[in-house]
This record gives sequence, C-alpha cells and structure tokens, in this order.
Amino acid sequence: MAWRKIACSKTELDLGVTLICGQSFRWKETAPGEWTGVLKNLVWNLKQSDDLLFYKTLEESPAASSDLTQEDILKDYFQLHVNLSKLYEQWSSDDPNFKSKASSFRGVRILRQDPVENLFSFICSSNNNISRISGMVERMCEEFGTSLGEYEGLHHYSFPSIESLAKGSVEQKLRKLGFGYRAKYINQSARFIMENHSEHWLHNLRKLPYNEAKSELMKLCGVGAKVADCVCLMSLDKNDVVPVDTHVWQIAQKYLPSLRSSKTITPQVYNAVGNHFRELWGEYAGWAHSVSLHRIVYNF
DNA sequence: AATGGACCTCT
DNA sequence: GAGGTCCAT
Repeated sequence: MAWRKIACSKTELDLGVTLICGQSFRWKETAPGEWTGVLKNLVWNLKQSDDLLFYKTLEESPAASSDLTQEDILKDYFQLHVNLSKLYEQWSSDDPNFKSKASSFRGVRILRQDPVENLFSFICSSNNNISRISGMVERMCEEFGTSLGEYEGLHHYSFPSIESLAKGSVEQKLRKLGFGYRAKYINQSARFIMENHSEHWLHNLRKLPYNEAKSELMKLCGVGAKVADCVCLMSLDKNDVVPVDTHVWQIAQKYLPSLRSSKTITPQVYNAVGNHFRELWGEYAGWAHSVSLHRIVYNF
C-alpha cells in the first residue's frame, strides 16, 4: 500500500520525540525514521519529512470504524489543529527558563490518546521506567487484546477491552507477565469500572470539568494524583494540567522555596506545584510541561 | 494533613 | 533506589 501524506511541518510535530517520550508506549521505530503502532484498531506506519507527515495502514479502515477518514484519525491523534509554534512563542515570552532551556526542542506535542489505553498503561507506570512499561503493555495486549495481523514479521494486537481486563484470572496472568503489584491494580480498576459504570464511562469523562474527572479517576485502585493527571492531560482534553512527578517537584523547588521544607509530595505540595506551572504557562501548560520536562531535555 | 514503610521487578 | 500508590499512624 502506498504512503499517503498530510501537510505538517517538523516544527509542529517531531514524530520521533512525540511517539516515544513516555505518553504512549506502543510505538516502535521499525526502520530509521519510521514508526509502527496501533491506533483505532489499525496498524499504522508513520514517517515524516520537513513539511509532510506520511502514513499508511496495514488494512483499510474497517467499515465498522466509521465515518472518520484515516487522515481525520491522525489529525485528531496529533491534535494538529493546535498551533504549536504559536504556543512555543507564548511560553518563551512568559518563561525565560523555557526560552533558554526548552524552546529549541521543537515539535513535541501531547497526543490525544484513547482513555482506556492511557489509563491502564499509566497504572503500570508507578516506580517504573519507559522501557519496562513498554514491554508490560505489549505483553498485556498480546495476552488480552485481539490480533490485528502481522506486519513485517511483527504481530499486532488491539488494546484490551476493560471487560477483558476485569475477568477473574487476570491478576494472576499479569503477575506471570511481570507486572508485580500493578497486576492487582489493573484487574481491580477494570472490575470497578465494569461494575459501577460501563466500557464507555472513561470516554465520557471528557465532558466533565477537570476536578470532577480527576476525582472520579482517583476512585480507581492504583490511580493517585499523578496518574489521574496524566489521563486528564493525555486523553481527557485537559490541556492545562501538569502532572507532578518527583522530577517536576525537584525543579519546582527552585522556584518555590516554600516547598523545600516538605519531605515528600503531599497533596498540598502537589497542588501548589501544579498550580505554579499552570499559572506560568497558561491554557496549554500541560503541553509546555511535556516539552520541558522530558527527561533528557530540561537540566536546570 | 503529613510521614514512613511496603510493594514487584529491574537497574 | 526507582517518573507512584496504598495503608497505617
């Protein structure tokens, strides 16, 4: 199948960074400058030039998956309607640190992910690192997802349904797959959602204001403030949310000396840090956070 | 409301 | 000890 293309500047989207920086854990660089992953139950291949985004899929969109064209699916996933260059200008003028340390890392965007994949992937993220999380998510999809076919020797699977993660045997199976104590969190959260809500409940949280969506998420086992914020930002359209991890906290302490007295991230500290960056960076603060705080990048 | 320890597995 | 959460003080 031939490559198709969308006009898209590399300064608006840097595929390599955006796909593997710890938002989604399912994209692989299958050839230099070429990434393969699953989106909307299709296997995609992506690459880019300075001003074009190229894509192809293993199959045409199944009829069931609707009126969205593949171009629409990608535009939505990468949120291409958001003018990133303009945001970089705003963050640079509002924050000298952003300007000097982060503004040259162009094209880092927040993906608009599926809330189910986003939630269950991030339940895996506690005390963990990107490469191990990626392996865990892959094994979870292989075990509980459905096959989407083979592409260049690699098998691909859908992300498991909540229903499939709610079954009784899931915790034990996940433990065998190396999930450790997170196995229970995943199974219990899935079960809680199926018993109290439905498969679509997570999607519908998009309609709620940030605070309500967050507190709903935090009722789930294994979902604290940080994971809930990641889900709000990365799949529930809460663009101004800044998830506070230990790294963000360390940096914030340099700007908010009052926080230094605290030994750990208490709820109060958590909110103070989040609010600080939200006020500093504005409506798309969570996006600025993804640019500045991606490990390698920000070294104050 | 804040603190300390435990939790799986891997580095 | 780790990009976090839970549970007990």
